[in-house]
Amino acid sequence: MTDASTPLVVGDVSRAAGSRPDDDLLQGLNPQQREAVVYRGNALLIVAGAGSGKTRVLTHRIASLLRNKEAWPSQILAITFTNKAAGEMRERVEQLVGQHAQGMWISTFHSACVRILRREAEQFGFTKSFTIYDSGDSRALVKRLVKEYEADAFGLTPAAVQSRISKSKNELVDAEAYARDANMSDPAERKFVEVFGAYQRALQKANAFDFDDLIGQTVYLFRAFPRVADVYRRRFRHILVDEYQDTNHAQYALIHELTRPVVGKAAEPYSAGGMMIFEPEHAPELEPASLTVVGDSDQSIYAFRGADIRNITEFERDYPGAKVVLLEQNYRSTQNILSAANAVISHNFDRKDKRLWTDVGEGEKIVGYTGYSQHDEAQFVADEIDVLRRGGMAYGQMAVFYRTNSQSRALEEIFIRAAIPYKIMGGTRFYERAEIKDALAYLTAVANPADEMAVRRIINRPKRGIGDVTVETIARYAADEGITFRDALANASALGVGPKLQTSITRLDAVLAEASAVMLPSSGEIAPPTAVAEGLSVLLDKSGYRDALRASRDPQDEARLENLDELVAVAREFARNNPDGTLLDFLTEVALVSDADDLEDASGTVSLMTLHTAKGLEFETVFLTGVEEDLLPHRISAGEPGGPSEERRLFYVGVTRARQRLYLTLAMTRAQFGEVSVAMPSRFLQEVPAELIDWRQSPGDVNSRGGTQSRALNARRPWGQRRTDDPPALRPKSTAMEKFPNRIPAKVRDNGDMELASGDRIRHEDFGDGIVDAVTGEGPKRVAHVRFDKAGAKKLLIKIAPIEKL
DNA sequence: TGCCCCACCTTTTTT
DNA sequence: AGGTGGGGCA
Repeated sequence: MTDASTPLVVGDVSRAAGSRPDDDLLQGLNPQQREAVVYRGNALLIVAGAGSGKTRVLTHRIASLLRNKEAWPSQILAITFTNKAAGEMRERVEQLVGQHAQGMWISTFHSACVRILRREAEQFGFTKSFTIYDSGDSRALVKRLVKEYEADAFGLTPAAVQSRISKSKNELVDAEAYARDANMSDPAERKFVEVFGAYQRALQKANAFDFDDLIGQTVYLFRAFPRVADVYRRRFRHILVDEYQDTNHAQYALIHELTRPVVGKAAEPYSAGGMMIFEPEHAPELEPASLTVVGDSDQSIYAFRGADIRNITEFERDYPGAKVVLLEQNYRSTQNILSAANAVISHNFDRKDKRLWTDVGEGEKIVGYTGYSQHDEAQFVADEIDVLRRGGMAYGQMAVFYRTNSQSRALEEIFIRAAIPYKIMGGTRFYERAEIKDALAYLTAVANPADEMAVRRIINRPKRGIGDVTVETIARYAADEGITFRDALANASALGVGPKLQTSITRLDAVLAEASAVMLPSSGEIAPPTAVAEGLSVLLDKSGYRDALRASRDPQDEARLENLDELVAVAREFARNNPDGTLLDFLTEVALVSDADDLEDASGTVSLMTLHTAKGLEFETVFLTGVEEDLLPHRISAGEPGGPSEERRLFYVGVTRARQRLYLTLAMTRAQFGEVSVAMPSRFLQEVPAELIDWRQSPGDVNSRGGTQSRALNARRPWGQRRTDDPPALRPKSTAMEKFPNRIPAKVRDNGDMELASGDRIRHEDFGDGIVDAVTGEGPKRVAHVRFDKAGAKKLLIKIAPIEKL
C-alpha cells in the first residue's frame, strides 16, 4: 500500500538507440498481440476474446514502456477488476522488468480511489482516517433509516432503497442531484429522497464512504478541484484498464477525468497530502495520458450492477483516433469447446461478430448429463472427478461452476461423502461473518471514532447490559454536548444511568483507549508492524469478547473463536507484507479484498464457485452445473431488459473457462425454498450444436427411464457394495442423441393431474409397491408421501415420478 | 434486559 | 429448509 513517491519527471525520455530493448518481449506473440504491445498513441482498444492472452499483452505492453524508458513506473496506472488480478499482473510485470515494477499503481478502481481519497480527503470535509462501508454496512445503515423514516409504509424495502441508491451513485447522481430531478408529487419518491439524503448525511457524519462513493467522490473531487486533478493527470501518463466492459458510468467518468489534457498552468509547488509533488518551474501543458483499455463485450456480466457495455462499444467515438486491435486466437480451449461457445454467443443479436479459434485441435467432446435431482447431478460430478483424478488430473485443475451460491450445498454434501477435497471460492465470506464484523467494528471504533455505527455495533457485544434504552441515552447526551458518540462513553458518570451501567461503559471506554494507545501511538512514535495484531488481541481479550464465546455452550462458538484467531493471523500476515501498514491500511485492505482473491491455496482441491467468480480463471476441466431454465438463464433475468443476453454471456464465460474438458450437467427436479419443483433443460443447451455433446444421460433418458438407476440411490449403498467395477466414464456411451437431439423434449414424463389420495396403492419403477399416506402441495407441485413395502417411506413429486396407480 | 419462539424471507450475480 | 429478525414474555 505504500508508495515509492517517485518524483514526477516530465518531458523527453530518450529512447535507446539500436535494437529495441523490448525485442524479447515480442517473442512468441502473434501479430495482433504484437501490435497491441507496440502501438503508441493516445487511445488503444484491445478487443480480447476469452483466452486470447490479454493479460500477457497487457503485461508485455507495460514492460515494453518501462524497458524503452518511455515511462517511469510511477507514471503507470493499471486498473484491474479484482485484487487478485492486480496481484497477478504485478507479479508478471515484475518477472519481466524486475525491480522497475515498484512505484506503479496496479490496483482495482476501488483501491486506487481510496489512495487518492486518503490523500485528498481534507479538501472536502472528510479526514484521512475515513472508513469504508461494505455492502453489509450500507445495508445496516439503510435499514435503520428506512425504519426511522417509516419508509416501508411506502413500499420501500431496505434492499430496494440500497439498490436504487447504488444505481444512482453509479450514474454519478448524488442525493442532491437526485432530489432536484425527482418527481416530488409521488409520496414514495419523496420518501426515497428523504432516506437517500439521510443516508448520505450519516455517511458524512461517520466519516465514511460506501463502495460507490469511493469512485463517485473521486470523480467529484477531480471536477470540483481541477488543481488536484491536474496532479494526477501529470503523474499518470499511461493508464491501462482491464475488463473495460464491466466499468460503470462513474468508473468511465473517472478514467475520462484522468485522460483530459492538462490545461492549467502549473501552480506553485504543491504537496498533496503526503505525496511529494515536484513540478518543474515551467511545467509544460501536457497531452492527455495515453489510455489502453482491454475488454470483451461478450464477457460483460455485470450490467445488473451498473456496468455499461457502451463504454466499450462506443470507445472509438469517445476517443477519436483510437486504434482497435482484435485478438481472436484462443490459446486455452479445444476447438469443440470454442465451437460451443461461439454457437451459443452468436444468439445474442446485438453484438459484433467475433469468432474464437484455436490450432490445438478438436479435443474431447463435451459431456452432458442429466440427473434426477440435484443430488444425483452432484453424484455424477463427484464420480467423474474421481475418475479423472485416477487418470492423473490434479484436483486443482478441476472446477465446478453454478449460477447461484445456494447450489453449492448439494455439491458439498456429496463431495464430503465422496472424500473429494474442495474449496468454495467466494460464497459466505469470511469477512461477512458476525464475529469478524464485530472484531472489525472494534478496530474501526479505534481507527475512526466518528463512525457511530461501529461503536453502536460493539457496545453490547459481548453482553454488557447496555440495551437500546441506554444507547439512546448516550446518543442524546452526545448530541446535547456536541460531542461524538464515542467520546460520550468517556463521561459515563454524566449520563445519568445506573452504577452498573456506568461501570460497563467505563470499562469499554478503557479498552478502546488502551487499544488506541497500542495501535495509534501519539505523534512522533511509530507503531511497530505488529501493532494491529496486538491491538486486536487487546480488544478481543479485554472486552471479554473471547471469554464470552469460550463460556458459551453453543457449539458454533468454537468455530467463531477459530475465525477470530484467523483474523489475528491475517493481521500478522498483513504486518509481514506491509511493515509500514497502519491500522487504516489494514481496514482498507480488508474492506476491499474479497475471498475470491485468495485463490492461492486452492491447489490440491477442486474449486467450487459461481459463474461470476469464475471470470478470468481457467481450468483443465470444468463442470457447469444446473444448466436449466429459470436457473441459467435465471428466472429473475427474464423481466429485465438485456437480462437474457447477459445470462447467455454468463454461460459463455463459464464454457470458455475450460481448457480440455467441459461437462454440462442439469437435474430434472430441483429443491428450492424447501420445495421440489420440475426443472427444464436450459435453452442454451439447444444452442450448442448437437454433435458437440456426448450425452451420458440426456433429459430424454431420464424421462423415459431407460433402466438406469439414480446415482443418488447408488450413493446410499454401503461403501463395500459400490460398483467400483463400473466407473461412470467406462459405461457404454449413451445413444440417446436421437432421444434428445439437443431439443427440449416434448415428452417430459408427465403424470398430468393424476389424482392420489391417502390410502391409494401405487407402483413405482424403482421402489415397487406402496401405499399413499398423504398428499401435500398443490398443482404441479403436489407431493405424495408414500410408504413402500420394501423401500420404506419416500416423498414423490406426483407430476413426474415414475409411478402408476394400482 | 435477555431469551425464546414464531414468522418470514430467502436465492442472482459483487467491488 | 434454514437462518434471521422481531416481538412478546419472564
